[in-house]
Amino acid sequence: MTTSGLTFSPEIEARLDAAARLCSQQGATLTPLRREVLGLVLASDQPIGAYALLDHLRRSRATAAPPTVYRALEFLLERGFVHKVERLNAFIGCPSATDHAGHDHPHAVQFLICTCCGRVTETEDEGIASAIARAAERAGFRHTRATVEIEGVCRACAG
Amino acid sequence: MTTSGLTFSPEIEARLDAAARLCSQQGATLTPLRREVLGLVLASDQPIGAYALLDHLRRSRATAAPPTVYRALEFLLERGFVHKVERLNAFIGCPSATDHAGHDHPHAVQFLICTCCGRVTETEDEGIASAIARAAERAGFRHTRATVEIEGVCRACAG
DNA sequence: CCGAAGCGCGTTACACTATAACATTGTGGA
DNA sequence: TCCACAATGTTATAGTGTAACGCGCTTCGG
Repeated sequence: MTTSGLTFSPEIEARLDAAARLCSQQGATLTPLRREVLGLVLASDQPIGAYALLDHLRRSRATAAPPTVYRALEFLLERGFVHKVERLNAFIGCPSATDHAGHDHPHAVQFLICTCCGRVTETEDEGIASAIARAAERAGFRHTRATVEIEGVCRACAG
Repeated sequence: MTTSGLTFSPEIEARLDAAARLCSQQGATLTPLRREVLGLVLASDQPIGAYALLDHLRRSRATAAPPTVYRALEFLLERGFVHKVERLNAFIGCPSATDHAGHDHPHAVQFLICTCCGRVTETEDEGIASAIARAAERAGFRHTRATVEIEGVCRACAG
């Protein structure tokens, strides 16, 4: 094994390639480090914390430190490739960011956090988004973004 | 000064008294420590962090440590006297908890976070709550509570 | 060719947030 | 009296996040 970095499943590699294309369209670079961090987030079926990412990262980059992963995450967050789940202090990959290219305005997203299995799914519910917009306007509040994190039990766990 | 603890404004003292009454109705006790922590949260015009609370607390209780304030906050959170703003890792007093007594089911609340002045106001918007309930049901998700934190610029800051 | 400027990352150190675990105190009841 | 429990004290540590400085590399104008 002389390859640099990790290799992920074909599905994830395809999404990483798509992310790389989006980056270069924007004049940014999905460097090997950023690609690896994004791959690790995508490969996790649950939200993953920064220090868990760091542990994984160190398998291929022994000297990685907190700023290593936080800087990569900052880059990925800015571009919408990953999201942060505030209640969990953890990160998830954004399914839509690499699917349909370059939706410029950051769609309002919501998270469904299953307290049973720990998985988090993302939705883009227009009803919630517009209800928030109306409530903000009614309060004279010029809103820029909203964090919506819904806790409960997912369909699979509820049986 | 031989009084124990701090003293707050008459408005806040009145709310503290109301909270104490609610506690005793529930068989709980708003101890001097808990009362003081709640008073400090209510006296802050912005969300206040646990360690800022700890600093204030130490003026009257020199030996206070992190668990001191976190345990008081846990008690106050459980009863809805304070809320945590996840994006800020900080706490705010709940205006409605001490106003109208004993609404048993925890109303869905939302926060409007002004990125300009740092103040956070609380709303109880039925439109947002029902939109969340609909979206969750559509996803087969049995939701128990939702965190809604809306960032933007408040009316006062926007001018 | 040279030097400045900017990006990406390494590296060290530290700040901030939160909890575990055990000890102590006081109160009320069997 | 002894026990049980609630509340807090106390010590230590875990978990999350950032500041600050330096270095190598590329690019680009002079």
